[in-house]
Amino acid sequence: MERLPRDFFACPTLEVAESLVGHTLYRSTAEGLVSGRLVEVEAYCGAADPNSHAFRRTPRSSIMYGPPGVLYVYFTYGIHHCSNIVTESDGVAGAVLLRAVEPLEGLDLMAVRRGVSDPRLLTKGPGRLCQAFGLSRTDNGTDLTAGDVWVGTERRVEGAVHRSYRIGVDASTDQPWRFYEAGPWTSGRKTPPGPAVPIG
DNA sequence: GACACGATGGGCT
DNA sequence: GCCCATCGTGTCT
Repeated sequence: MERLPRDFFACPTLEVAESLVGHTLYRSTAEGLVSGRLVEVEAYCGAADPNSHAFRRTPRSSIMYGPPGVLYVYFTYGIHHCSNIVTESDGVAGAVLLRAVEPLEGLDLMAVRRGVSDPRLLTKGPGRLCQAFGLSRTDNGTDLTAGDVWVGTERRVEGAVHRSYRIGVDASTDQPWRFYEAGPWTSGRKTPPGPAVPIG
């Protein structure tokens, strides 16, 4: 399971988001290894994207301006964590939110962390994904090229369920785009309107 | 220091 | 579809 190199993430956020779908996310801890195929991601295009945390630079969002290929994990709604991968070159803000994976390895460990046994409920949604992978703010800043979280080079995107969407383009900023892959393992929440376009 | 609210998920109707 | 839990973060005073 070779890792994606930093160069992969040092690209425009929209490109990274689209090409990330189908790759496998890994997390190895003393508890064991878990992995899952990325089936739903969302692009947040930094300073130009009003939906992005980096639309305004704050202490929390400054990590999005830093080196690509590191984890940006934040806490929301007083309950949940969301994980992102920083994109663009160092100094340019951008990140891809990991919204859902198809669980592949370590389902037992995920089930323990999640407190549910139904595999369909293990990793659908950014909060569930973080819980299943044991990700919290302590993992903020983890380097995907050296840490215990990484993305594999192998990719699997075949199948009729692979789709992408373009929504909410603001003419004044020409942002944002958001990429999803539909299918049985996606979160089913906040599905954007608009045409489905094959990607991959 | 105070306050409003969110890139959510779960439970209930 | 509605409501709620729960608290860090950003913004305003």
